[in-house]
Amino acid sequence: MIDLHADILEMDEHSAPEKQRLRLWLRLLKVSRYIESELRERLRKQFNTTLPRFDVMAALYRRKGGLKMSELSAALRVSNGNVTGIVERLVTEELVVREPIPGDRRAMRVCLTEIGRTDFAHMAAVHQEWINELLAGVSTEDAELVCQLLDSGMAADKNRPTGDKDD
Amino acid sequence: MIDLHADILEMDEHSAPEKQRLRLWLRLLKVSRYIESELRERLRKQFNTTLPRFDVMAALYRRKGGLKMSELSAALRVSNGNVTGIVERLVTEELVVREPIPGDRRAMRVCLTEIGRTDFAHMAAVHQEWINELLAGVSTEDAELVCQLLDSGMAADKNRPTGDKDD
DNA sequence: CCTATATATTTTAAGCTTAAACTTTTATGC
DNA sequence: GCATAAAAGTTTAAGCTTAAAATATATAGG
Repeated sequence: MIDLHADILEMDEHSAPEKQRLRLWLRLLKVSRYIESELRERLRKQFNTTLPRFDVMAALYRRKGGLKMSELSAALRVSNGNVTGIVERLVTEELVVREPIPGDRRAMRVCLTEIGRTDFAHMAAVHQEWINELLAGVSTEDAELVCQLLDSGMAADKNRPTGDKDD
Repeated sequence: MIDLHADILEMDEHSAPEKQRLRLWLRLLKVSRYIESELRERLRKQFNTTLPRFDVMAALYRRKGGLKMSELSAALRVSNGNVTGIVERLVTEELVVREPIPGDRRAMRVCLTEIGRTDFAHMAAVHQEWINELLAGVSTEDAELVCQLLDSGMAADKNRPTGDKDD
């Protein structure tokens, strides 16, 4: 008869593991939503672009050979149809090109244009400064520590056997 | 769209503070996106609902008196127009009611219906189990520690003086 | 009272996102 | 060769999200 109704009540420092993990989740959600919304707003105002476009360009940036549509959606872990739309808009902005692949008439290869590469390199540098600013309250040591704790904590989940070292 | 820029910038264990914070950000993003997508999928399959609807119901659940539309959008930190649409759908599902406020003909008060309260209580319990499962790799102590580190690190940013624990 | 401003909410336009259905092309089994 | 399955992409329908514009009401100042 101790703490039945515990979940309706306030969670304190000594609550059960489920409560503590729920707290952690709410905290993670809050921080990431805050940073994400800052990034979206800054990308929009300063570069007239969006986070999804930025993400697609980032994925293409380090594979100079380009990526197939399906490789792109796998790399970003979003649906195929999603990438179709984003790439379409990037094509009209001439930041990206989509060309057929010789051996396979189903597939398309997507690459950054020269303008796309230049634009992205610039944005990526500024982006890193933004993150540094937004997380300035976290010391380098703490950042390292949190990375490790989350890393080990999530390692068991849905491991994607992509083998990509850049995950 | 997780970890894209990871190796644009060759980060190693001993990199500069900006790199370490970028690493932290990419890690936070990855974890929260993973959990969020799990939650979305489970909410859809098991309760035929969505995360935004769940969030709205959660906000209403602990204020039995209900909330004005603007209070709701402030609590969830989303735009006004956003809440309009979600509440509309919840109304058609009869999980929520929207009634005029006596003194002010501009404002509306939103409340959970009886069905809404019952449904949400059930979902919330399952939701907590899901979080506990998804974060099972993180010990209670580590969860506590990460909460603290992120809390102090973000305290300076856009502080909302709401004092709400469930922000 | 009248005008200006602020507040509460909805509407609109554009884009993101997914699951599911669909089209086309390639690979496989007999 | 032919049927069938698998793979690559696109399309579609539904919903989420935001910023900006629009609507309606409330509040203040003169």
